[in-house]
Amino acid sequence: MTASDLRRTILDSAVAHVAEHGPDSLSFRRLAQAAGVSHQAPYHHFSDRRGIFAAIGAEGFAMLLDAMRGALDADADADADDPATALLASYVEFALEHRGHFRVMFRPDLCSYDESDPPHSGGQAFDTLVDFVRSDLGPGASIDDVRARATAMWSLAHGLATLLIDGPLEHRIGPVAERRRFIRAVAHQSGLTDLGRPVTA
Amino acid sequence: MTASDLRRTILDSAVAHVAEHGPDSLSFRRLAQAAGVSHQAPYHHFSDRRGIFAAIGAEGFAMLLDAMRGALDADADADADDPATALLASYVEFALEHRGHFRVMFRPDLCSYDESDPPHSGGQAFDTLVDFVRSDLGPGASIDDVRARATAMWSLAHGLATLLIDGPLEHRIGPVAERRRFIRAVAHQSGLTDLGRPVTA
DNA sequence: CCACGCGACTGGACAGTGTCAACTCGGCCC
DNA sequence: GGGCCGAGTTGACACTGTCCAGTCGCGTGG
Repeated sequence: MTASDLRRTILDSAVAHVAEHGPDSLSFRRLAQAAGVSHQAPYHHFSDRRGIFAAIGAEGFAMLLDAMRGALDADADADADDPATALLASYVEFALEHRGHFRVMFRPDLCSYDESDPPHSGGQAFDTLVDFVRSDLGPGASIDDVRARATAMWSLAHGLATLLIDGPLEHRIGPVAERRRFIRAVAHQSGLTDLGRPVTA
Repeated sequence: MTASDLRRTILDSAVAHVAEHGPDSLSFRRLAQAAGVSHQAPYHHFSDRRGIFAAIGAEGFAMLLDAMRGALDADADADADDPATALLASYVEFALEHRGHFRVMFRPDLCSYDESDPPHSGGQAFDTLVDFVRSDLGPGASIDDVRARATAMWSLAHGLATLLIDGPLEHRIGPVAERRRFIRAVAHQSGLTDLGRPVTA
């Protein structure tokens, strides 16, 4: 086991636990025990118990940013969604596939990311969305409309993701194919996926 | 102190703590100490630590149901929102005003409500939303459209609420008046507040 | 009147947890 | 070789949730 391999091992183990049981029951000591080291070894890689969650959150935001950019870049595909639908779906599907990360990312009591740290991937992800909305609405749109519409898109995706993961919706939608269709139906019903309606207040 | 007054005291204290510091740092023993009783007294009113969260969650869903029904009933007012906007806003404003409850309600690891218990207020709240969407879309709408649109409304409200409470949005919107306007601007940007766009797939 | 049960509550104990502190050990650079 | 530093160890401490056995007051049936 090379140096800082333990860090990766513990991180993966923590993510798996969070995905299955949630963050609260995660035990620092049990992680160490599972990795076969003493109960203090993780402290050389994470300052705190919260340090683990901070690492998971940062990793998760980086992955989310990748997923969103990938969704926007893949629009050349033949049977692709329109960009807005692709963006929304990428968010929700990322959350479903990486719920171990997602459950931590928006829990500031666990992983507090300070906004003063500009290159944070979470901010970049939101900027990606804002840029898309701005170019989608065209130059005539006011900054308030852009901001409100970007927030609406983020809210829709975020709400659907959390309701599917932790809420009472999950067991109502079946396998992956059905799930993909349901996500797109919800996005379509939201009125945020195309520009068929006026946007100025 | 009359009987089961301790229960109310502990519940209020717990809600206040959750609203300020989140659920995880809530200490059963500290609640008892703050109430001036022994560390075992709460066990006579709550089976578990999770029992407290279950009580908070159930209370919260009942309050949410009240708020949503109130929003739909108040449409006779002069300067009122349209019903869909009122419904969305009532959800978000409930979450902001009662974040101590809201933070617990959608955490099944803390407060698991089994769907087999039909009179649960959470199910009734969702049913209220579905009924509204059905009557809003009219009899021609398919059940899939109704389900998808209701989910979209719930997702938008839920996502905006959680992003405002726990996410990076809160400090960007100012006092209550501004906040009210922002919530409505976000709702308006979606196509969920009026019927100006086609709904069939 | 009195024993009885029972609900509300107390105190002690136990395992498990996060974290501080001191210590050991191997490799690396000057 | 001497010193340093990262990685890991053991030990201790306060705190937590929870199990268990009690104590106290009060209403009720004999």
